[in-house]
This record gives sequence, structure tokens and C-alpha cells, in this order.
Amino acid sequence: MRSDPMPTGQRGPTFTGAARRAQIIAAAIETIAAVGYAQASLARIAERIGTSKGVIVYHFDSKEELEQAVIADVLARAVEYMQPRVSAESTGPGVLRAGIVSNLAFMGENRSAMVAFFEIAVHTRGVRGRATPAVASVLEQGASAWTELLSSFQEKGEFRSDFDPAVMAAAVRAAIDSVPPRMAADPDFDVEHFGHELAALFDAATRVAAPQARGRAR
Amino acid sequence: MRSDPMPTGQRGPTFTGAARRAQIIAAAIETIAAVGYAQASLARIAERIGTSKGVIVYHFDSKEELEQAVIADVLARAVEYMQPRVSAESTGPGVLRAGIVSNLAFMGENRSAMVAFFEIAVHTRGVRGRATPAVASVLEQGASAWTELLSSFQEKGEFRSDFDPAVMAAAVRAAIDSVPPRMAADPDFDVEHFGHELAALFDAATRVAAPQARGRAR
Amino acid sequence: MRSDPMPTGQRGPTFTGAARRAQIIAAAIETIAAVGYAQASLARIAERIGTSKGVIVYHFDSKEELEQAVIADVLARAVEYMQPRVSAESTGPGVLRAGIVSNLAFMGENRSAMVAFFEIAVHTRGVRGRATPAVASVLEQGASAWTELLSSFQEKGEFRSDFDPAVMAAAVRAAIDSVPPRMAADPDFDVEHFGHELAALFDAATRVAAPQARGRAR
Amino acid sequence: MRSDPMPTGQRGPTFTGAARRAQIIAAAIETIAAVGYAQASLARIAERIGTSKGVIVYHFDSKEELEQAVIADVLARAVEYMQPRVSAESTGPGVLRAGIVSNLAFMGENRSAMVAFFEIAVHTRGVRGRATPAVASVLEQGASAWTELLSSFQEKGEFRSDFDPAVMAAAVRAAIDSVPPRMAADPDFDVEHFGHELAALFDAATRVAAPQARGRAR
DNA sequence: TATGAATGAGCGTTCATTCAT
DNA sequence: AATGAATGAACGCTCATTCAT
Repeated sequence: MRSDPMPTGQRGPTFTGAARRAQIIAAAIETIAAVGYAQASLARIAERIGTSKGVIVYHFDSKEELEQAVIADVLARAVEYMQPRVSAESTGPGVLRAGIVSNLAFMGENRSAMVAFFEIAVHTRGVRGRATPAVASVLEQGASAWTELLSSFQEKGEFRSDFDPAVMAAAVRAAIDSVPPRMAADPDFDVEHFGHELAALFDAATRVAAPQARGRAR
Repeated sequence: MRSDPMPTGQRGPTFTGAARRAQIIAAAIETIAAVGYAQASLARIAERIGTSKGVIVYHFDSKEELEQAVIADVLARAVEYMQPRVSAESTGPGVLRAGIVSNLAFMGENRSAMVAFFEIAVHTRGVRGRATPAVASVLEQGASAWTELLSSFQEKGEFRSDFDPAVMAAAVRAAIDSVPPRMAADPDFDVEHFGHELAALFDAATRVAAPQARGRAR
Repeated sequence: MRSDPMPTGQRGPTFTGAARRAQIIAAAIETIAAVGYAQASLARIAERIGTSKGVIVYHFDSKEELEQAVIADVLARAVEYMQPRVSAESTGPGVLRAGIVSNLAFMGENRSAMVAFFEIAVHTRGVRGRATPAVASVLEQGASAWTELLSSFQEKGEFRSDFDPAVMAAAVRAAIDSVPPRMAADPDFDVEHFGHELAALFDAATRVAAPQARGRAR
Repeated sequence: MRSDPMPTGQRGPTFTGAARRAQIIAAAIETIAAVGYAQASLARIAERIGTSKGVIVYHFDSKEELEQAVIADVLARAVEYMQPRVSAESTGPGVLRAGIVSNLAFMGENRSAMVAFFEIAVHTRGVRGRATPAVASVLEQGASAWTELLSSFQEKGEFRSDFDPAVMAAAVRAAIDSVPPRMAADPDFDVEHFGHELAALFDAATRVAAPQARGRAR
């Protein structure tokens, strides 16, 4: 036996290896979400899946690499979820609303993952000597994407022209990013409501004012 | 050769307790702002004022107590700075603007203190086993104060009636609270500009739509 | 996509055991010479030949066995090189000179091997609990061989009779054995010059005083 | 009480602190000499004086610093011992003999210290990334001192003119430095005898040969 | 009031070894 | 014959805290 142990083809990382990695990533997410970044030692994470830290190190080389894997994992899922929902919109306000609502919807459906994501982001931010500042670059990309988006629709006249798109983007991001800690603190936090309110808020903040203001309600 | 270790007028062993505490708090702020929460050990903080860890523990009993003292110190100064500026306003939009602008102005003038404040807030958030969750309660108080404020002016008709004041308050807080990390990352970050943009943003988001909408474009 | 993983003529899974062992020994030598004994882990050695630790352990059972294999391999080659060159001499001074010069010549032509040999020798010397103190016994054999050699020619009158052959042998060995670290530290170290100087030195140290010895004391 | 706890004067490092350091250095020496460098962990060293590794780290910051302290300690004692004995000599042969004999005498009287010294020297040699290569520089200084010494007396005609002083110095050092491992391996090793033989050996190797051999003693 | 000393738990990491396949 | 996976012990080190003086 084992003349051809892996019928499916190439795959650099082995099959079971990838599954183990996924399991460890999940354990890291659950642990960080449960006890916080500072308390989430390799030992504690390993304990959750009934192994020892040696196993984690075998699959990830270092704790930092595990953290980056968590970031990449959560990010990929978030992008996969949000992308189609945002792309379906064509107007500025539509994109803005879809971005906010789909982002929060994803957060609501992936609470632990999001809490862990931001725990890592916040605790490794500005730590000198980090080999790969994955988190920082991810967040910056997100911020500048929002800035460009707002800016482009502003030029098309779909948004008020008198706000600084970078500040507006920062406010949107800040509002959205404040959700994970809130979810962590309050299990009953209503993400959906928060999302719709936020969408309305930033709609009002970016809407071109004039003509339609005459007789409409909201 | 130090037979008289501390010449007159120079603070030393006979330093009063309160002054020593203040000195330690200042050292903690500078250290945390400079190297981040995780690297700000008692030894490192003590080093900054040329003493040993023992001194800090003598005055504060525990690291947690020192952190709470920092929080209380910064908070007291912030309140002292903002209170008169906010109280000077009487209209809803005026209060909102004054709250945002004065808060950011304080942040701009107390960068290290604010960076340290939020480092502590973020790193001790949700850590189980904390005796006194001072930071959390402080932030919650701030949030609910904003909520009540928005709510009361909403009832007076000075703000749009159709937003959830709790969410609006959360968005305001989130936008403001995103500033310290930004300052930490970018020494040239323009706090004042950010403040005025934010004030305009939330003014637009809360303003009652009607009268002025008649003939204006932007 | 590797349906025929190893084209003919290319070593691979069907590698013979002996050849694989030799390859691993060579990798161990290169690795130890390059990064030093302490950093030469099985993983690092395996990496050099593109396999995993498992392969090494499969062929050698333990790291210690691999080390002993390295020692034996280098030693065999050294003996093979030196033996004929020493045997070609018949006089005491001739043998002494040939021994020194050929030993150093071998070292010069096998720098990595010699550096690795002595790294192992020095780092496993005196470690209690070693199953087989191969290195120690090898070095002792070498030393006692020199001792006997010096002693026998001393009896024949070809060397001064008033030195302790064991000490002289120790000095010769020490001088020769100091070369590998020197080579490791300085790639331009001139082994040949060192060898000839050493030969002259020990020739002077062992030579019977001869003609001019007429009236002198010791 | 304790108005003047330390009557003796300045002292940066405290009294008891220095004593503790000395005790730890001694423990490190004994441990390394007993079990070898590789087995001499901080825990094992601490165990010898009935404390925990925390104590060692408190007094030395890092294991490397402790090792350097051992080196410095042993070196200082060696210099103190040898210096007067070597300085008492004025002729080349006299200095050479005194250097060898006093060095070996010191070794014989400080077996553990010397074994530890060379264990550290040999195990940290050529390790990249070492902050302070104290050992290497010490050994190089020793070697070049011998070289210069031989060279200067060579110029004065007190030694044969046709040997390379660098090689001769290397041989002397190598012979001397081979003693500590020998002592470690054999508790009954006769250092004094070895020293006198070595002195005679190098005397013969450096002595100006012919003409004056007629009537003089040495 | 102040400090140096000591403690002990915990951390991330390395690594030789074992094992099932 | 080979390998990826797992294990577990040990390591150096950090640090808040305790304590005697």
C-alpha cells in the first residue's frame, strides 16, 4: 500500500497538514476571542485541541506566523463575503451602504473570528521588530480603499463634495472596527441594527443635500 | 561621594508621596507611549526616573493600580479641559461640535498621555480577573453621556429625530478614539484638521433636513 | 507532475543505503563546518540535502551515531592519506616530519571535514552519559601512537633521550589540533607554512645535540 | 537604623550583590567543570547554590554575561598570578620558561576554573551574533603577546633567528591550552611535570644552536 | 520612604526522538 | 526506504510581586 497515497495530485502542503493548520487556526481564534490576546499563549491554544504547543510550532514555526495565518484566514473569508455584495452596487450611496452593511453582517456571523482579528491587530500594532507587519498593511489597504472609493464617487457628484474623503473613510472604518470589542463585551449586541443605523448615518453625512430635500421624509 | 546624596531644593528621599506618584504616573505615560503597553514593564518605567521597581510598587501596590492611576489622571485632565468648552454651548449642534473639537484639541496637546491611555484601555479590555475594570467603566460612562446628550437634543428637535442616539454616540466615540493610535503611528498627523472634518461630518449626519434645503446645492 | 519521480541515473528513493549514508555524512560535515556544532541540528543537516529529519534518523538511529560516523569517515580518510607518507620514512626525524607535514596537508585539503571533526570532538568531550566515547578513544589512540613512535626512536638514539615522549607527543598533537579552529576562523590561514614551521620546531626539539654537544651540560 | 547602611563608601554594585555575583560565578565554574558547557544550564548552576535561575538572571541579565564574568574572573586571577613570575625574568629563555611554568602552575592550582574557562572559550568560539566576543579577543591577545615576546628576544639574539615567532607562539599556546581538557579527563594528570617538560621542549626548540655550545651550560 | 534581592510562574522556542503509514 | 506528524523535555528569559532591611 501507499504506492500512491495522495491520488488528488500535487499540493505542496499535505492534506492532513492543511487540516491540522486549519484546526489550529480555529483554536487560536476561539482562544483569543475567549480569553484575550495577552492570555492566549501557545499552551492555552494547544490545550483547546488537546495537544501540546510543540504541535503548533511544528505547523507554524512561530507564534507570529500563526497570528498572520489567522489574519489571512479571516480576511480572506471577509473579502469573499463582502466582495459580491459590494460589487452588485453601482451608485456611490449604494456602495457605501453595501460596504457597511455587508461588513457588519460578516462580523455578526463570525464573532469570534472578528474579535480575534482585532485583538491581534491591536496588540501587534506598532510593535517594533516585527518581521512582517501583515496586520498594519491590511488595515491600511482597507482604509485607502475606502478613501479612494469615496473620492471617486465624490468626483462623480454622487457624494457631497465638501468633505475630506480620508477623514470620512477613517470615520467609517472606526465605526465598523468598534464593533468587535463591543461584541466581545456584550454577547447580545445587535450588529444588524448597528449596521443599518451606521449606513443611514453615513448616508446622511455624505448625501448631496439640495433639491430632494423639499418634501421627503428621510 | 554622596555623603549628602540630595542637595537642598532637589527632590529626593524626602519627596512627598503625592509628587512621587505624579512623577511615576508621568513616567508610565511616557514609557507606554514610547515603547507600547507590552514593553512597558515596571522595570522600564522605573528606569526612566532612575529608580527601581520597588519604588513603584511601594507607591502603587500593583501594576494594575498604576494603570488605573494613569487612566484617572488623563481622564481628569481631559474633563477639566473639555468641560468649560462644552458647557459654553447651548444648542445641540454647538455642543456636538464643541465636544468633538475640544476632545481632539486635548488629544493633540497631550499626545503621549492619550496614546498611553488608549494603550492601557485596549490591552486590559476584556481581561478576566481584573479587580477593577476602571477603563471599561470610564469608556462606558463617556459613551452613555454622549448618548444622553444626543437623545436630549433630539427630543428638543435640534437633531434629526430618526437616528439611534446610542449608535450615533458610538460612531462619534469610535471616530475620536481612532485618533491616538493614528498619532502614535504618524507624528505629523493633523489632529486639528481631523477634528473640524469630524465636526462637519457629524453635523451633517445629525442636522434636521428641512428649511435650509430649499435652494442650496452644497 | 512527478508520476516518475526520479528519472534514471538520478539518485532518489532507490538510492542505496550506503550512498545515502555517505550523502548524509557529507551534509553533516558541511553543516557543522558552516554553522558550528551547536547550530547543526538534524533539521538543518536534512535541509541541506532536501530531505527531512526522519531520513537521517532512519539511517542512523540517533544523532550520536551520525556524529560517530562522521568521526570514523574523516579518520579513515586521514589514515589512508597519511599512512603511506609516514611509512615511506625510516628515520625518527623523517617519520616525525612526515607525520606532521602529511597531517597538516590532509587538513588543508579537507578543511570542512577537519573543522567538523574537531567541532564534534570538542563538543562531545567529557559529556557524561554518552554511549560510545568514540572521539575520545580515537584521540587517545592517536596520542599513544605518537608516544610509542617517539619512544621507540628515542631508544634507537635517533631522538634526544631526555624528553618525556608522552609530553612531546601531547605537544605535537596539540599544535596540529589547533589548526582546524584556526582554519575555521581565518579562510586564508596558510596551513602549509604552518606545517613546515612545526616540523622544524619539533625537529629542533627532538634532535640529538650531535657534534657541538661535546662539552655542554644537559 | 540604616541611616548609613554602608559605611565603607561609594561602591556602585552593592556589597551583598558583589558577594552574590562571586558566588554565582563560582557555581558556574564548578558546574561547567563538572558537567560540561552544554549541560551547564542556568537551572543546574542555580541548583548548586540552592536557588532558582531567576536569581542568576537578576544578577547577570543574561547567560552570556555570566559567561563573560567567568572569563574575566579567571583571567584576572591568572594574570595576577603569572605577571610577577614572568616579570622577574629578563632573558628570553627565562621569560619563556617562566611563562610556561607559571601558566601551568596556575592551571594546576585552579583546575575547575581553567576547565570552565576553556569550555566556555571553545563552545562560544565562532558563534555568530555574539554581542561581545570577549573570549576570542582574550585568546588573541594572549597569542599576539607571545608572538611579540618571542619576536623581540629573537631580534636580540636570545633565540634562534630562523623560526616564525607566530607559529612558535601558536605551538606554545596550543600545548598549554591542551592541559585543561586533559585535567578534566584525568584527575591525576601531573601538571607540574608536564610544565617542566614543556619548558624544556620549547627551550630546545628556540635555543640558538651551534657555536656557543662548546663550553657553556645554558 | 525606599531599595536591592529574591521568587516563581509563565512565555516562545528548539530539538532529538518516536511513530504510523 | 522514507516521511510527515507528533511529542515532551529542556532552555534562556521576562516580569509582577514579595520581602527584609
